Amino acid sequence: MSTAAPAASSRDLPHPVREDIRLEAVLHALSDPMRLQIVRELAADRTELTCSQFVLPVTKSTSTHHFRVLREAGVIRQCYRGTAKMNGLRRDDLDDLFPGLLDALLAAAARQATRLGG
Amino acid sequence: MSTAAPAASSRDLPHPVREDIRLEAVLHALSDPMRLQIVRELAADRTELTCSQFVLPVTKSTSTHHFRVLREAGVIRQCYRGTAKMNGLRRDDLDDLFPGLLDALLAAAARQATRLGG
DNA sequence: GACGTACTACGATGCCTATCGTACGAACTG
DNA sequence: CAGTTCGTACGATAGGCATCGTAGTACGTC
Repeated sequence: MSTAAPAASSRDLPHPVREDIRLEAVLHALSDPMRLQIVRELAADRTELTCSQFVLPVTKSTSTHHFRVLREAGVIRQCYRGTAKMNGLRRDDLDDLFPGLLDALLAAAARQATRLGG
Repeated sequence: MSTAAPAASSRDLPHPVREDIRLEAVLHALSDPMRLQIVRELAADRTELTCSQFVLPVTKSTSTHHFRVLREAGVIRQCYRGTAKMNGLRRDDLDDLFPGLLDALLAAAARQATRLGG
């Protein structure tokens, strides 16, 4: 915390608090290939990424939609920095609520990608 | 008729082979509260259960639908035994494809149930 | 064969959602 | 301020899906 009026931007986005994150919502969010891919890239980079850094085979409108689904499910955290919108995994909250789940999911996704991709 | 029947029953149901089980499909199947509950009960019992042993707040038609979704995603295995339809978790296949995932999911579901229910 | 049980198939319905296109807003750079 | 970049809002569309009710099939039993 201590982000005392971070001045980064005026606009801020609604996130569920940790206690309101529901497992079903998380699973639903990750059941879409596009969103699973987003989360995999976020986890791989371990840093915040802007929306435009993702190359997705959909229009910007659809992209916005997917990022919002992930945010409202509590999977990612979003905030503005200038014109860019930064995206970060809510690793701390997810690990606290569901220990080991995120890692198992990422490992499963990686395994499947390896198996199918080569 | 005559086709070397496996004795258990003549009718058999289409299941995806292990290699065709997709993570997204599994997550989608488990993102429904009703289906997550079914899987939790199956995991708790560690034995095969008939469809009618589950008490779900939906009609039988809807129940059939949910069991089929789970089967087609590769989460459960179904077979007939007389008039009853037996349901079993595909633990072996899931553990082989996605090590640790099923346990992490069940643990997460149990944790959430404890947190919300008690 | 007649009956009861267990589950299915099919059609209907209403909601959710992934996708797009266009028009707009917010911030940075001249 | 003008222009550019980045992302949003809104409406439309098409498909998916959770639910139900009714009618039907497969199996065991009498």
